[in-house]
Amino acid sequence: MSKTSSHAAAFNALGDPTRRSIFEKLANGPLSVVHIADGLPISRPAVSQHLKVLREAKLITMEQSGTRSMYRIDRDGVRSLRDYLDKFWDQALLNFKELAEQAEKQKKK
Amino acid sequence: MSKTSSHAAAFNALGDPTRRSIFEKLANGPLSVVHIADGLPISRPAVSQHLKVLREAKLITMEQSGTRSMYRIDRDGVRSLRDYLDKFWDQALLNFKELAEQAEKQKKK
DNA sequence: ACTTACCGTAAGCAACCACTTACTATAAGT
DNA sequence: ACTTATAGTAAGTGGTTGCTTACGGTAAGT
Repeated sequence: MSKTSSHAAAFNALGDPTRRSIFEKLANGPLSVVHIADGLPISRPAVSQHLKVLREAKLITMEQSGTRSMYRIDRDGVRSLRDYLDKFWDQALLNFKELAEQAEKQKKK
Repeated sequence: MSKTSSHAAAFNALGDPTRRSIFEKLANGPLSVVHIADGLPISRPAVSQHLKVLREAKLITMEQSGTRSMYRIDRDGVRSLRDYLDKFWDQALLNFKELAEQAEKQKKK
C-alpha cells in the first residue's frame, strides 16, 4: 500500500523553503548554479548542497557543458510524483465520500 | 506569482516521514489519537505534536466529542494544495515544451 | 603558462526539530 | 467520589540539518 516511501525524498526536499524557491526558479527554465544563487540570501556552496538534495529526489536534473552545470526540472520525476499524488488525493476523497454516505445511512436507521 | 508560501506549511508538514504516515492513515478514514499512535514507534505525545503541525498546515481537521479527539483529512485544504500543485506542474511542463521547441528552431537556423 | 570563471566537497558550527518523560485537565465509567 | 481513559502542554535533550568558510579541481580565456 504505502508507496510514499519511494517519494519520501521528494517530499523532504520540497519541505525546505529555500529548495522550493530553487525549484520554482527552475520551473521557469534551466539555469546554471550562479544564476540560481543570484538573489538568494545564501552562499553559492549552500545552493550546491540544495541542488544535490533536489537531484537525489529526482526533482531536477543536471547537465554539464564545460565548467558550467545546467540544472532543469526533471520531467519524469515530477510526473511520477504528480501521478502518485493524484491517486492519493482521489483515494482520500473517495473514502471521505463513502464515510459520509455511511453516516447518512446510519442517520436514517 | 509565487503562491507557494501559502502552502509552505503543508510542504513542510509532509516533509516528515512520521507525519506522512499519519496523513496516509487518516486518508483511509477518521481516527482518534490512540488509534493513530497505535503501530507507530513513537509515544502518544509525539503524535499529538505531529497532529498539531498537520492541523496548522490545514491538511487535517479535529473534532472533539467527549474526551476523544477525532482527526480526519481536511478536504478543503487538500483540494487547495492539489489545485496549486496542478497549476505548478502544468506551468513547469509548458515551459519545458516551449524551450524544447525553441531549441528545435535554433537548430534549423 | 597563467589567470579567471565555475562548481563541488570538507569540516565545523549554530539553530532547529522530533522525541521523551513528566504533568495537567476533562469526561466517562463504576 | 474514585478510578480510568483520553489527550494536550511543558521542559529538556540528542540528533539532524542548513549554513559558512576554506579548499580542490576542471575548463575557458588571454
